[in-house]
Amino acid sequence: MEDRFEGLRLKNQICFPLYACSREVIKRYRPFLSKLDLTYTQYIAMMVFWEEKEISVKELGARLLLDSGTLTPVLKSLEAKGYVERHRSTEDERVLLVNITPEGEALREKAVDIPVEMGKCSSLSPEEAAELYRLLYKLLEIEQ
Amino acid sequence: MEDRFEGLRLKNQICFPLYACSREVIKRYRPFLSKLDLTYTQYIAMMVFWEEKEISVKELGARLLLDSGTLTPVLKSLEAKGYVERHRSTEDERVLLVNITPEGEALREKAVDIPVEMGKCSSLSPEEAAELYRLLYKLLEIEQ
DNA sequence: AGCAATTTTATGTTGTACAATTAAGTTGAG
DNA sequence: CTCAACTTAATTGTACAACATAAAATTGCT
Repeated sequence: MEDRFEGLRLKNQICFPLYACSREVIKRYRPFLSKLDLTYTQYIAMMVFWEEKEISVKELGARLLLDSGTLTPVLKSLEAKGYVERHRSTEDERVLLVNITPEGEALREKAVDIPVEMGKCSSLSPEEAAELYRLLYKLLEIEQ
Repeated sequence: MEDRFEGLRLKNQICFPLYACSREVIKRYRPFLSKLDLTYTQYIAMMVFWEEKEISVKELGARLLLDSGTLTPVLKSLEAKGYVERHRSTEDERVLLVNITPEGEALREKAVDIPVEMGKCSSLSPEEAAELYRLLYKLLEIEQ
């Protein structure tokens, strides 16, 4: 192995465990989420609706760091399941407002145990999880 | 906000920044990788070939934590670009061996600057990056 | 008022991931 | 020893997510 290729080794990349962890954690959610007939992306969108009640696609995208090309099919799917409603703003027809329905609110009761269950299967101590959280948000910071 | 819903808030999830960071970092690679006509997944596969020269799909999957259903199209694409060759093992016809070509080796020269460039746009100190690396691998540990 | 620039969402296409399937090899009962 | 059952490895088909681009509405400049 020549020195100048050292940087190209998989074990020297931070991106790789990041990518792998992200997929692994989402995979761990799947059995719980499939009971609710939600994908992971739909789940994090619902988390926002449980807090916000009504929000535009643009704002939702800012919260989730997802663009409208990703969110449009997610929101259509959630609407088809009856958890949200989509309607144009009367003040600005470009803006699509999405609000949670009573069915969407009810789903919150079914989801409340998921974070508890997920917490059980982490190999990190609470301190390590907190540090990981801090580092991830710091890494996100400059990437607006 | 009722207390029992606290766990469902987006800001209390570790999965969310993990997912967001993974996508953001891959997005940062894109301009560099598109010059080489590689996707991120193809890139990390090439990293393994630069180290291993020949490897089975199964072994590659173990290295990348990806299953064969994901790898098959990636490897076909790399073969179409001329960077690898795919052939069945004569000892066990179930096994597909993949080896790097001279073109694949040559690509390494073009890729050598990518880790350097990516390192420049991290908001983490070297110590923080090392700690993040450690925590991510620890999180991966129990998820065999 | 009219048009260019900007903002916001949707569409089309590609790539990745999972579930189910196919094909090959191995094991073990008779 | 043979064949059925099981295991292993990769591929196919399908669904979801992400990017690049397009379309629609608004804003602001002249």
